[in-house]
Amino acid sequence: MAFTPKISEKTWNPNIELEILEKWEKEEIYRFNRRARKRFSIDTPPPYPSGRPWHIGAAAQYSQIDMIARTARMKGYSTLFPIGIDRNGLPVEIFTEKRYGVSIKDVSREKFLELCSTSLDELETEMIAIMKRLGLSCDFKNKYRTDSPDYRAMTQSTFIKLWKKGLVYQASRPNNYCYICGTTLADAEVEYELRPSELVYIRFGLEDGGGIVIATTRPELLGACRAVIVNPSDERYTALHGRRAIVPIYNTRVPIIPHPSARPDFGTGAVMVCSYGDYNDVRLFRELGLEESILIGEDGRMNEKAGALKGLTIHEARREIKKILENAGLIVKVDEIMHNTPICERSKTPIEILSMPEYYLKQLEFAPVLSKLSSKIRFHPKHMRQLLLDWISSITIDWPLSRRRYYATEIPVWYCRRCGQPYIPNPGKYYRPWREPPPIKKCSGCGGEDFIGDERTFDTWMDSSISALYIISNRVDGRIDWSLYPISIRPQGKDIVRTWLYYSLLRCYQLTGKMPFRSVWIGGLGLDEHGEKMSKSKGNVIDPLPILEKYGADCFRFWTTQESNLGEDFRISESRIAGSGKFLTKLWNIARYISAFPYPRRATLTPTDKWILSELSITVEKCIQGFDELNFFIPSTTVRDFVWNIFASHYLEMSKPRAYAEGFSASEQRAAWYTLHTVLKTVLLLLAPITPFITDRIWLQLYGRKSIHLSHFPKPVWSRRYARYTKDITDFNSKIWNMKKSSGLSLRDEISAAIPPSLKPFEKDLKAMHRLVDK
RNA sequence: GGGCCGGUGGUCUAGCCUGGUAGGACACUGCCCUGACGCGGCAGAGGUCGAGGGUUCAAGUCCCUCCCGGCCCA
Repeated sequence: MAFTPKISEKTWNPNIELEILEKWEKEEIYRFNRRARKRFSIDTPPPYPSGRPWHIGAAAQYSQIDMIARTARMKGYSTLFPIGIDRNGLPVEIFTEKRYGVSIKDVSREKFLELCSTSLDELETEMIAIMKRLGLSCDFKNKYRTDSPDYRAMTQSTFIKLWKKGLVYQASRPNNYCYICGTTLADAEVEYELRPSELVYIRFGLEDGGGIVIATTRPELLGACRAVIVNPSDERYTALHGRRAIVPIYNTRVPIIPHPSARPDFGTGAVMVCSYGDYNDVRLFRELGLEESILIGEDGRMNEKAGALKGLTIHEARREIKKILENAGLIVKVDEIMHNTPICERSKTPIEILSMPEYYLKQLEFAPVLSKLSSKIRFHPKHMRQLLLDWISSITIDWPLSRRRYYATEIPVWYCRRCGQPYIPNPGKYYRPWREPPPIKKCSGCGGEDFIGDERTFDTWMDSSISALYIISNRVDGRIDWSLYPISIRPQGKDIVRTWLYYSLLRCYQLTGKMPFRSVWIGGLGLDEHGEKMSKSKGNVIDPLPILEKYGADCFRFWTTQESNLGEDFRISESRIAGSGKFLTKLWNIARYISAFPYPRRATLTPTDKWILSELSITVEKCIQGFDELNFFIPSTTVRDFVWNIFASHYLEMSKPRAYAEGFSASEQRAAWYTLHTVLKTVLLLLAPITPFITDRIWLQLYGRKSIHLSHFPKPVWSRRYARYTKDITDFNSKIWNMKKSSGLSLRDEISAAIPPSLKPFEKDLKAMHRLVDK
């Protein structure tokens, strides 16, 4: 009897993936059934198309998020797996200005928004193409955009609701300001970087004679100095407590106050307090009740209060004031130091602290309840919860919501021109106050009939923080399907725990009184092959598209699961991606071999069959545990090890003579066939969420008319009794292989060797496999 | 200064919770047409498990101190 494999190709060809993709799309196998009894929902991160190419680490992360969806389906859940694109925000404005060589200052707001939208469309198209090529099983047909009128209407509606609840207020208070971006920033948008700075020692006079030397990195703010502080325990200055110092150049008189935040070991131990050099200044102004004086304008230049420095940039002003002081002989010395500088996460410009009227959302009072409720959310992996808790406990100010930007959701507020009374419209529509008429005719306060719309926009996290509500709402009427709330899982990167995750919890809690997620899954960051963050400026970015074309999505997906444990950062290198693809070839060829044999419905198993099935049970159980934890590293490495190092190397070889019925009965042969197919079929099911293409291809050729992705996970139903033989079997096989090798025999040659008594049950297979002859 | 994560052969990583011969992958060396796979098979070389101390019959694993790297916060 000749056996020809049903699978003829010798290697897995990744181009077949394109065919398979079409088939999946046509058959709509991933459709979500709202009425299913078991439902699972995923708040997929809407990626931001900030430029080309899409980050390969993001592609890896979305592959894993897809595995979450596929895992849920294989556990029998109908799965809501939406996909959206986050399109609001500053980066596209910068991209557009560069790309079209325009500035928002010289084109109309309408025109500028249109150009931004066009840029986004292009970037989005490429991103979606990559997602599809990865085999993501999300609902592309219902793709959403955070800049669509219905999404923005929802953002505005939620704002209006919170306004009515009294959670929004307007206040003018010191805030992070980036004069390059021209906008106020939330704490979450500020980064810290160690930068070189000059610590300038300046001599101040004292009202009643004598002097004191203070050290500062911000000499240009001298004119805003309202106090000098010294540490109460610093004996050098005890005599000066309560006396007044004279600020040089500006000649203002300021008190010398003992305060614990002055560090005796920094500079001279005497610090000038000015509005505002850093957050400690803000705190001190509030605490000491000092009157602020802001010297820096919104354009990043010194204003008239800065006197001689007026009109200069901060940089120029710093140089200029040093010169002036120098000439006056007031500089004692200048130290070069490294200073941890707060910078804008987008423009990398040092943050200035200015006072401007902004809208705030109350968040400080929610910190305790958010911390408490966060402990009920299941985190994958567990330790990531701490990241969130740390952030919640470190928040010091309410959330400034308003931004002076353009491509974002408008703040839906109009003001009476006469008395300034604010008016908000009814929720439900998308409003653009900068170009639309107000929602009222007459001011109820002063009777004025002239109104002006707010020109500002929201922080973009206002939009993305309600994705959990948007994905379960009806696009037409905005009605939310509360039976799907909370969402089963929020998957995301660990870099946006303090933003997307935190803001989502805050906002959804404020709106619903409940946490929006049952669980949170945090993936690690994709770094370059040396372990450094990928960035365009470093030039170490890898374009995912050529990789996918060359190796295929399954190879890429399998690699992501092999590379690191859940939550760990992973390094990306093409050679390692290529290397992990070898497993697919191995799997393909195992399937090719097995495909030559029929799959009998039942069989009388031999000990060898029972042994591999014992190992299979163990493998299944380990994998299912890994899938339960949504840690794909576990099933991936477990299956790989089992398939390659046990099933292929040992069982396949042990059962070969039997599968070909050389010296074996028909029943024994059938048992081998049955076992080979059972193992392969089970392995395919375990790999299906990870490598959906190759598994579906083999499945359809051998086992089913319907896609493997409509099947469920296998159960470890086989007795594990025989697993205790594994070590003896593999050791024995290695021993014989070694003996043949060292005596120059081919593996096909006969050899005389005794089978250890412990392996008696496997004697017949082992003898045939190694061609053992009795001594 | 604080938090989290990590430090295991040249490279990447498992094992650490629940102590008991350090496992795998890539790269390297040698051999092999072996009934699916040379993108293969078999064999092999290569490790003071960051450092020091402690607990223990026994520590990569538990405890303490320190050092280094990454990320986040102040």
